[in-house]
Amino acid sequence: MPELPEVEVSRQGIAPYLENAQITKIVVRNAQLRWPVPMTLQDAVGCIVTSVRRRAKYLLLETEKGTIIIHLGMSGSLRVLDSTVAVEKHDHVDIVLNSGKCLRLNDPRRFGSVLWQVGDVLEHKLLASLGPEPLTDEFTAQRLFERSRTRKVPVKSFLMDNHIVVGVGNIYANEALFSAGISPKRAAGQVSLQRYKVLVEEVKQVLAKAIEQGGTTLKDFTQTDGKPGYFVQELQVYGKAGKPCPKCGEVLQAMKIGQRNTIYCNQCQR
DNA sequence: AAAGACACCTGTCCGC
DNA sequence: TGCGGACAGGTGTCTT
Repeated sequence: MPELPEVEVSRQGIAPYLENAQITKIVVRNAQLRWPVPMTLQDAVGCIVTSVRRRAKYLLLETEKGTIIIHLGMSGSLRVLDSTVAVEKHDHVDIVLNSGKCLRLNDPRRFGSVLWQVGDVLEHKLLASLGPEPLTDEFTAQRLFERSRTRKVPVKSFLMDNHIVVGVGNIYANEALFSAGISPKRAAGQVSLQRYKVLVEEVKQVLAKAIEQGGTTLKDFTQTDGKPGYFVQELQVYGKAGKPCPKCGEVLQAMKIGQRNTIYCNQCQR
């Protein structure tokens, strides 16, 4: 489900309830997520959440003792509820707060994770070698250009590589490449600096706009208040294979790149 | 080192 | 209606 905008929307939704609240209990109903939920997660009980940050698609609930790392995988979602609200199917983890509220993770496919890290959270194995955040000045065309010179992978796969830049998943990779007029099939090393400049701007724009709109709801993503994300209305190509290109009217094509569905206009994207 | 396949798991949708 | 198969927003790991 969630790409960076959906994770950021989740962060913004939960932060006001979590920051400065004390964790009074953690209930793990199913520890078998992408990685087993560690027993040490219970060390967070009694701690006060000092901040709720995001790195890539990881949510970081920081306390004075350590950090709870949450990833939503493909199908995870977070709600803030009164802790008395009845549990539903796939509600795997509750982080109960002294306010009577509770942060509840629901994840049907269980590709998500909940981990506990003591010390500098950015040194966690999963976070240590990530590329720059796309919405910062560290994400530049120059960087893409330099790191791509020897690369033969399709530029779409390159853009989705977390070592290059984080947070660009399948929906927004398709959208940004369409907006930039770059063929997703083109070898990353065959894209000019000038065109990477356009691509970087389009990535920033599509992600920023999606965050503003509350993310993209395809099936089941909801904001933490239960509302859908409205960016789905803005999608140009994702999920629109066979339909006319919004720019030129040609039929949009579909193919697999790196096992992922890829939609593009053969006319507008070169 | 780089590219591609595969794995994890459940729900949904489509064709027969 | 039921069943089999394909597919889905992610990403670490294994194989070439």
